[in-house]
Amino acid sequence: MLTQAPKGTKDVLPTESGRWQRIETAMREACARAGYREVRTPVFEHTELFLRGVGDTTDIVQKEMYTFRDKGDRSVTLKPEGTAGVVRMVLEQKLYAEAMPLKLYYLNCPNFRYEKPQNGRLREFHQFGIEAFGAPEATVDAEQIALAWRLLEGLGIQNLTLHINSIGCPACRPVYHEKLKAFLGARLGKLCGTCKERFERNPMRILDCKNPECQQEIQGAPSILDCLCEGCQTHFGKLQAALAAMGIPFSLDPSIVRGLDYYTKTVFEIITETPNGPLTICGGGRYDGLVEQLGGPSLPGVGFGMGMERVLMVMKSQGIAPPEPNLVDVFVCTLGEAALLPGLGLVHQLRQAGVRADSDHMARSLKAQFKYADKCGAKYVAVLGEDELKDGVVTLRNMLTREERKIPLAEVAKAIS
RNA sequence: GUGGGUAUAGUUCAGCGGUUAGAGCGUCAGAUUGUGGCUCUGAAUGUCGUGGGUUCGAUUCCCACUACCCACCCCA
Repeated sequence: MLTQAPKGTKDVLPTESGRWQRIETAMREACARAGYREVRTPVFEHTELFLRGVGDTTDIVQKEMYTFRDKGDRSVTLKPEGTAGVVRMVLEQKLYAEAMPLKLYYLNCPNFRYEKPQNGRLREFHQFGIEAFGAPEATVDAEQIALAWRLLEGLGIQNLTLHINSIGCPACRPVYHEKLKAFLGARLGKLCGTCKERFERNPMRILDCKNPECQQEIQGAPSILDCLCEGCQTHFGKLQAALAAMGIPFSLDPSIVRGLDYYTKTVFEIITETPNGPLTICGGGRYDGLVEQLGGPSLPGVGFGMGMERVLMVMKSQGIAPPEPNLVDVFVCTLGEAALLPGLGLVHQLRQAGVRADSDHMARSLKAQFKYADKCGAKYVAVLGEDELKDGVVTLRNMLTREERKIPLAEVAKAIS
């Protein structure tokens, strides 16, 4: 127990951190190119924020949150998703007074959900996400989708599909709900237990049910797309036109409903194939009512979340190679007691000069030191033994060409550049 | 929350109701007393997940617990 990480958590090992850094760099660069700036919000927030923000009928809030009382008897919750915290920050810091649209991103943001872990699902997982506030236009939605799409594509991920849908707004969704309930009402008896519960509170989620019997009953259900009000219809049309203009392939998927209450109009998911079936690696949409609902001004917003672990998992399963380790440029081999400190001095001097340098601290055999240097991907090995010490030089070996030269101690950095 | 599977060396996995539990890879060392990758030789490392039961005897069979994996649910 003591030596075991808590259920649903994962260590990032030294052999894996290179992969993380690679996708982090790609994400930062994609955001920088599109004018998004990084923000960081606390790991926990007042529980109330998620009850109101994420929605208290959602599974996330009802059964998955890490909620506890702190020593001051405040109810706090480890954030289960990224958007609510960012919206809170925008309100508290009055960022809505800045130039619009306000474009923000977060990276490696830890999220917590108390679920049963399985393939691609952890209790602590990390998200990359972006949010844009203040612009109601569908081109912003499209821009974000394009950012996510090109990012994943750029990482070399294959088999991506983009599914988009519109779930309407407070004006047209109730109309659709009534139509849907009229349709489902007659079949209520045949639906599964969860769907029966959803019927009153959130009938659209029934469309998302994976139960084959429910799927059977859902056949022929009215589509939200036929019930959109004029505004939502226009918005959805513009989204599609904008995606087409950017060359992003998409498919309309009325079953994309999303499990968070705050979405309006655009919802989307980017799905990839894994050996275990399809997996959503990015999901998001528009939330025009959320800021106001949390007590702020009427401020439209749109964003997505991308699961970092899922991106890495998919890359690994698709055989996308990790970056080369290549830990050192020069490895300094010392021979004998007398060479130890001069060797350490040389390593230090090289590091000061910006060279990645390392040496053996254990006075091991030259052979062992060479082997270690090789494992570290050293391009050069500098040997410092009795003979070299006498002349104030090192024997510098190019590990690729096996060529060796005597180089004065002070000129090693120059010799390898 | 529901259902299925697994747990043996650092790791991937064999194995068997009976003396001293094995292999590949990795690690370390030697062959080469100052030179890496390849090869050969050798060495170290295990409360056989934890607790109970059956048995003369359990790592092996049974039960519980825990963890991991997988599916449902849900989602990133």
